[in-house]
Amino acid sequence: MQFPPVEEQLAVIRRGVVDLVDERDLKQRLEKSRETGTPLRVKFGIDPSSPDIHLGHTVPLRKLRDFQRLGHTVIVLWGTATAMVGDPTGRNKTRPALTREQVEANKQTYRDQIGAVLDVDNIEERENGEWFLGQSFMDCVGLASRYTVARMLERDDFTKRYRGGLPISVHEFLYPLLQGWDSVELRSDVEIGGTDQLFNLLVGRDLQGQEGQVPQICLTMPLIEGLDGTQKMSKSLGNYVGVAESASQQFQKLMKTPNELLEKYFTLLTDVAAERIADLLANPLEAKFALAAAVVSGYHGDDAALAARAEYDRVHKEGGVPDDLPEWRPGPDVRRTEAGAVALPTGLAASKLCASTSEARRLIQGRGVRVDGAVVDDVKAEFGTGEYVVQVGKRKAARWVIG
RNA sequence: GGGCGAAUACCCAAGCGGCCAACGGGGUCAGACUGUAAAUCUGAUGGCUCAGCCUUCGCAGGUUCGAAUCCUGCUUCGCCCA
Repeated sequence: MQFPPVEEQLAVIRRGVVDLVDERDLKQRLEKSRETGTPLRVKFGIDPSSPDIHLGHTVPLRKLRDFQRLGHTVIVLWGTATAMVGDPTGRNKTRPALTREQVEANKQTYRDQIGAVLDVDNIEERENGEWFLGQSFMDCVGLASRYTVARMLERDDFTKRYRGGLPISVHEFLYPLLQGWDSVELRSDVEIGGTDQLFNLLVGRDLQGQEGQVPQICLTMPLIEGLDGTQKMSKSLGNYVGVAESASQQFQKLMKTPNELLEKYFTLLTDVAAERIADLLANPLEAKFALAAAVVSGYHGDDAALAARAEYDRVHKEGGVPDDLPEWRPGPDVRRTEAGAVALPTGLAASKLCASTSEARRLIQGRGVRVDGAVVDDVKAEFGTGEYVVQVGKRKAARWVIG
């Protein structure tokens, strides 16, 4: 195995990183790895609890890919055991206990999706169920005895919750220990996580030390804000760009990126060089197009990115209609007028362009509905046999074929 | 184990016998404006065969001409004492 020079590797690794504990240590290890031709073992844990991944998840994944490209070994650790505990980090929502089958199914979905970033044929996959599921309660007590409450409370969100009088369940203390023990089992050299994971990563470091291993290097990546510009990107907040979404969808969404977030997105979501980013930022609009193009081509290829851009221009600048106009034909259950025509609100609801006929009426009255390019603001409008291009706002449209 | 308080639409949060499909804010959606976005302004925001009708205010009953508002039981959550 031939590794690039250490300084070169460090330059790649540093990009976008928040915490690196610590860099000197990492440097030494890279040197040793290069001398001995031994790749570093880089660990990343995934809780197979929610199935779809978005750009926020790709931030640490991209860092793993950096390591992979440098020739190191990426270990994806499926938290099959920890998924049942639930990571207490952040909001303390209770997670539903997952069944074995759900976990398996989610794992498969995840594997497909992270394949868009990582070379999944070249990773080491492990599950922490391998060592945890067979353990007894007494083993658990033993593990718990390795850490003190005071040290646990060092964790930021524990501190805050404790001071704020918010509940902290005892089992939440176990989560960092389990995650840390994974590092011992895997003999990891480096562990990557989001900034909210720093504490957990450091526990791994301690436990490895206690076990006589060389403690892992902890590297954290930023959590990125979503398209609303303030809150963490997440599916439940609806401010995300999904990895599995179509090129057009991704492109459209990325064009909604708030200006302030452009630099961050470029750094963390694309390979665009730092100097180039600085140039691009001089013109926010061009930068946004470049960002969308770079991200989309990463997941769908250059051609798809170009097509997505062309479509965006047509839809948003020229008021045209999208390429992939879904076609809708009224089924037998769709109410007709005496003349056999379809009333506009009825059709809008039936074709799913609006959530309900009431919503359809409101939009019609608010001048948000166009048929064949012309605004229709009459809720009584009806359409007989023929084809119509019906648009709701800028984003939703369908071709109605009424027979 | 004992005491107290709360449960309202996507979220927060008013309302405390009729004027309530329910104030206000957030979010969301649409429109205007901007070659993007942001900001700003306007409107909308339970459903329907829509100038009217139907179903909502934790759940189940009850009182009343009439309840989100009063009573009873239940469930859940929070706080306090032990």
